[in-house]
Amino acid sequence: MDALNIVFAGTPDFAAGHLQALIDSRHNVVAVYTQPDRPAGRGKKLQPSPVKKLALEHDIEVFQPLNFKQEGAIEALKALNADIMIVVAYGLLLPLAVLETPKMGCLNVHASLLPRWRGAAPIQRAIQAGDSETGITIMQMDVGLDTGDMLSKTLININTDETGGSLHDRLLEQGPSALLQTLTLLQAGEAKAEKQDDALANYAHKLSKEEALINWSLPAKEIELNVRAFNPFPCAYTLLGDQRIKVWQALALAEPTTLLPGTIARVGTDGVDIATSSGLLRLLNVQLAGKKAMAIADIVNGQPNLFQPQHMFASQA
RNA sequence: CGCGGGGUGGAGCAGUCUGGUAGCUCGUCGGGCUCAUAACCCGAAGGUCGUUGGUUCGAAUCCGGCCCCCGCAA
Repeated sequence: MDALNIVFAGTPDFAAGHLQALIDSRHNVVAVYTQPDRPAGRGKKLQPSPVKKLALEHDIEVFQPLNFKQEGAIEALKALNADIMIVVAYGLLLPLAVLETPKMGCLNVHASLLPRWRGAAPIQRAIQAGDSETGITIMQMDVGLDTGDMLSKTLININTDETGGSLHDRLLEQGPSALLQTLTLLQAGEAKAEKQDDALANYAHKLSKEEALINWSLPAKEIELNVRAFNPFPCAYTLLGDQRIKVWQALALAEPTTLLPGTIARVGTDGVDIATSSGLLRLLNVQLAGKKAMAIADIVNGQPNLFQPQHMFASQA
């Protein structure tokens, strides 16, 4: 079967994983689109996206338009004369003119079972909502936001200790092979398109740092889901006095409590239990400003005065 | 030059301001107690104090260079 000339569009690690698979495949990646370099990290120097880094390592031409309304952007894409464009977490909505440019249109790899969790953060929102399964959907893009006809779906279970990071990694094991299979089916003319049922759709809004501040007035189970969904980014955190404490791992306990939400109920080397509106949340692994993440036992051993029963975590700055 | 915290036995910390025999809570190893134990008691091993120059009679501690880790911000 012929090799396709592919234009790839994507930005973060999840996209880079798919780009790598395409580079390793029989197809040709003729160019890559990714978000412009942004100031990031300490020293706020301009940082290339993971996709750009990978593309440069393989001497693939990189385009970084702010958007496709920019003068010459469509013409530049046309000039690449691609068979197909593959989009994975690119971060830009593509206008019709772009979608129609490649001969076979644009394909998108999305990390959820559409139409559930359309949008920016499908992996984390699925965990946060307590879903028991999610997956990878590959669709033929149209002008809507993740509304295209579906060509392939891969299911994956969400484990009870799943984190945003672990689920991201597991989905990344599935996405690339599903993508390559779909390409093969398309070339063979055997791909079947299924319309999305808009009635079942919901949206996975972008993750913000504000929502990562733990609200102790929620039930313990919900807080645990947030902690897991937001690990490793933006990472749930709470406030103890003027200290900011990231919570990497926590477990909801069914044990009831009458303490005010946010109150430290118990301190031990096996965990620090915090009162919520319903049940206790056991902190297992946290990170203090300037420190690395560490098990609660390490903090209790090394800084026995940091956590004391009856002290309270704040839900607001 | 974005702001800031930190690198001390295997882990987490104190000691640095006010230089002068390296300490704490754990872990590990050995022994004891116990029907037994993750519990308790006794004992032991284990550290060129990130690195490199300098000041000093003497530096973990004061001064300079370098390396590394991390929080905020983006």
